[in-house]
This record gives sequence, C-alpha cells and structure tokens, in this order.
Amino acid sequence: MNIQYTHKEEQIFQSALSLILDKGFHGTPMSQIAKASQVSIGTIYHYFESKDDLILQLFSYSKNKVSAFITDSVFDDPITKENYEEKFMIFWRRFISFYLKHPSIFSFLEQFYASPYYEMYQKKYCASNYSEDTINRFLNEGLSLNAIRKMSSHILYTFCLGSVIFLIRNSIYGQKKHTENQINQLIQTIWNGVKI
Amino acid sequence: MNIQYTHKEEQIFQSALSLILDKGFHGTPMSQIAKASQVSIGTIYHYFESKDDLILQLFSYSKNKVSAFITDSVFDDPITKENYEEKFMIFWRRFISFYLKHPSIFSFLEQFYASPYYEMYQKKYCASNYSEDTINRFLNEGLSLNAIRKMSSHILYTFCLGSVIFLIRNSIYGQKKHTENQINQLIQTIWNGVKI
DNA sequence: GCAGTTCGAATGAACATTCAATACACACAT
DNA sequence: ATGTGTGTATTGAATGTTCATTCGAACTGC
Repeated sequence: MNIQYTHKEEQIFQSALSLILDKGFHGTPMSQIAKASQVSIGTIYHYFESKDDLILQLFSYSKNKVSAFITDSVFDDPITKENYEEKFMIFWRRFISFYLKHPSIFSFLEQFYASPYYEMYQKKYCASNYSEDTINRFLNEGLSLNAIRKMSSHILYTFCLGSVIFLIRNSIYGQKKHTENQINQLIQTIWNGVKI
Repeated sequence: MNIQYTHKEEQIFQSALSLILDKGFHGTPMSQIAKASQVSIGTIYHYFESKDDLILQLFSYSKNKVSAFITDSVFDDPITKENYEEKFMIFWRRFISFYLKHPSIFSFLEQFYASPYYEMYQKKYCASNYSEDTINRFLNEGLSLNAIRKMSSHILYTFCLGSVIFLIRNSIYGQKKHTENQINQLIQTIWNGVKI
C-alpha cells in the first residue's frame, strides 16, 4: 500500500509542496522546484516524466502521508456504541491537527481536487481514494452501531468532511486563526448534527 | 453596490467562466477566451488591462451574481424565533440550488479562493465579502433570536457553509449527483447541529 | 567499462501583451 | 444631406517572455 520514495524524490516533493503553497500550481515552474530542491532540472526529469507526472505523483505522495496519519490509533481497539462518541471526537481532532501541521499538503490537495488534474488522475489510475475510504469506514461503523442517526452515508460523509475542511481552509488562508476551543466547538456541533 | 457591465463584458465573462469550468484558470489562454466570446484578442485588452485584471474582475462579477440571488426573498418579511427554522431551510436550499444552476460560477470561485489571486484581491481592494456578510447576518440573527444554540459566530459560519459547499462541489465534480431528498437530509442535519 | 545519475545550456512551443491600422459612431458645420 | 473631425471600438499579426522539455556530455560507484 505505502510506496517508498527515494531521498531525492522526497526532497523534490517537499520543495514542490512548499512552493505550491504560496505560488499555486502554475506559478511554480520546474526551474524553481529544481532550485529549491537543490538539484538540476535534468535530475527532476530523470525521476519524473513531465510536470504533469510530477504533480500526479505528488498527489499520491500527499494522500499517502494523510492516510498513514489518519489510520493509526483510531482502529487499534474495537469501536463500540459506547465509545463511538469519544472516538468521533478524537478522529476529527486528529484530522484537523494533521492538516494544520501540514498546510502545504492541504493547500496542494485543495488545488488538486479543484483542478482538471483530478479528473486526469481518476482516468489514469481510477483508484479509489484511500483516505476517503478510511473516513467512510469509520462513519459507516457509526451508522451500523446505531451510534449515528440513520442517513445516507454519502450525506454523512459530506456533512462531516465539508465543515472540517472548511475550518482548516479558513485557518490556513484566513486572517483569523482558530483556538483549540473553537475547534472543539465545531466538532461538538457536528456531533450534535449526527447523534441519535 | 451593483456595477453594470456592458454587453461585451458580459459576453467575455460568460465565455471565460465556461472555459475555466473545464480547463481551469491556466488551461484557459486569452486567445481561447477571445474565440469563445467572438471578439478579437485586442478587444479583450481594450476592456481589461491584463489577464490578472480580467480574472479579478470576473471575481467581482461572480460575487455580484451570487449576492443578488441570495439576498432577495429571505429578508423581505421579518425573521422571528418561530419562523427561523423554516427560513433556515429555505436559505440554504436556495443557496445550493443557485450554484447547482451555475456550476461555472461555483467552480471559478472555488479555484479563485484556493489560488494566490484571492490574496492579491484582498490586498488590492481589501473589500469585505458581501455574500459572506449576508450569510453572517442571517446566522447572527438566529443567534440573537435564541433560535440557534450559543456558539462562536465564526464557527457557526464555518460549520454551515463548509458542509453546504462540499455538497455542491461533490455534485458538480463528482460522479454521483444528489437527489432533492439527500439535499434536504443534509440541511436537516445541519439544523440538528445548531438548533437549541 | 558500464549502468545509473546528474548536469544545464539549447530548443521550441505556448502564451500574454503590444500596436499600428482600420472601422465605426456621433456631433457639428457647411 | 454631405463632408469633416474626433474619439472610441475592433482587429490580428508581430513581439518578447516564460516555461516545459530534450539531449549530449560529464560524473559516480561498482
């Protein structure tokens, strides 16, 4: 599941991410990625077929980082109807805190999903989204345990993820940062929406 | 408040929007916008200083369209604690249906907010976001009427808008369209989250 | 030697932008 | 009405820049 990347590749990915965070996809030429990652342009083209390829792989790379983080520590001990609420809180807190710690990944993914690359990606790899699956698995667990009010699982997913992502977006781009307390308030409100 | 645009400008804006919907900002050269709007490149540069300028003005244009739509028919008769829930439902249904009818505006705004243009815009015009204000005004009304549970108004905003936007995004880009029923389910869930 | 890396100047394509020429619209004078 | 002037609108070929991408040479470790 988790592909290993060489040191060079990591270097290139990280530089690309941080450039893209403040210049955007297309404000970030290969030449700058090369400079930032301390390699020549030629080297980048040794590892990646093209800029599109780089961006597509950067997407996989980013998703892997996210998945690796989300998965652990929520599924290790069994989920029950009784501990679901607690897990729910922990799950989303972790989710939010991950992206706040890695704004460049967040920003990249946002741009990617809102761009024609995403469609390109779906056509090329038609792979199902792993982190999406993880989230869905967790939410569906809640549905079938009767810890969450009956509703379309797709709507449930949209509801939770939407507000959480929007919070992160505002935190990263917006002027007003969120306090720990506000984050808890949001998650609490989400829970109010879905609890039985 | 509402600027009038000439016929030519409208034409250019509309063509630009529809190209951007499927090609993105940077996949849309000026030459194509010209062709699509049946004018020469020179004409575009007669009306707009540069591509950046065009995009910045397209942003204002789009926001005006949205604002014009959102405002009416929710604020005409007074909001009370008793009718707030009903207004809440209507408000968000209208919001969603507007964007589903105008996917190119949605897509453009999404890309814009996630791009460095937004920052550029804030610096240049430092204008407050009108549609944001409209939404906030409506939500704050709910808070002060005690129709909505006490919480940070910023979190309230994030919570509602986030999930709604995410629904629209999925509907437009995703493979699975949403039924009327699912949309109602979402709004109902949002209401559950915030109601007293 | 050989396979795998790294380099960066050279190439060519795509694109934003310019500008000089042309067409149009309207006012005013004859 | 007919010309004449003036400003505005429109055109698209020409320009220059920015980039993605190529490739042959040089370097590395084995």
